[in-house]
Amino acid sequence: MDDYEAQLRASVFKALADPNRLRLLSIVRSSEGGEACVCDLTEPLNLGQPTVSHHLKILVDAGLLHREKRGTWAYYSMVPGAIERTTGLLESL
Amino acid sequence: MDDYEAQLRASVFKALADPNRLRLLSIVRSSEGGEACVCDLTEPLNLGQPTVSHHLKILVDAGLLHREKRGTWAYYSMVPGAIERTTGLLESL
DNA sequence: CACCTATATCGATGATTGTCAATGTATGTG
DNA sequence: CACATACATTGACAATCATCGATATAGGTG
Repeated sequence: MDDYEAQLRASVFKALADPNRLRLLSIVRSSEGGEACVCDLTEPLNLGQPTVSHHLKILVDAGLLHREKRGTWAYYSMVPGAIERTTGLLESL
Repeated sequence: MDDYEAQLRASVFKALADPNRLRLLSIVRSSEGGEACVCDLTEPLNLGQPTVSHHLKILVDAGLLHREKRGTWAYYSMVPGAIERTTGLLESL
């Protein structure tokens, strides 16, 4: 594996390397409709809204979460196949 | 997922969240005999020996690598089932 | 014992990161 | 328009981390 490929894969695991981000993914995935807005996520994590938005951005940038704005709300949902794609990064090490 | 479980899982992904550590796993896994010593690993990564030892320790602490000392050398190999266990951490999010 | 080699540990340093308070932006409502 | 709400962005700070040079440890060899 060359350095470029290693950095690419590491960037995904970096997004997963925080307990609060793992909890965000878990909550989004188990939410009804498979989506949740920021206001639903601040309270269970006991974090401020800017911090939650920051974590969500990292997960979106990593290709794990999808962001869709409807009205005033921003709804986050899992990117289809993201988990499988990530496990593939491990299995093909 | 509670905070404790999230921290436990995040600690594994933290070990994977570095390109050089991913390359270490890749090299160890593809080495003949499934093991490699530190001296085989410093050159392909272009890192100093203390830095490589440091990364290896992190991978051992995460339960991904196994360390076996034979003579002056320390041989590192994948922990059997470690990859599968880690992908399980993702699939059960 | 003295010496060399392989590896681990320590201390320091620059870079990255998680968090918060404050502020900005955009959408909806009266 | 004025105001409230939901969210994003900015700036700052403390904590963590990756890396290196120096040093310690431990095993092998003469």
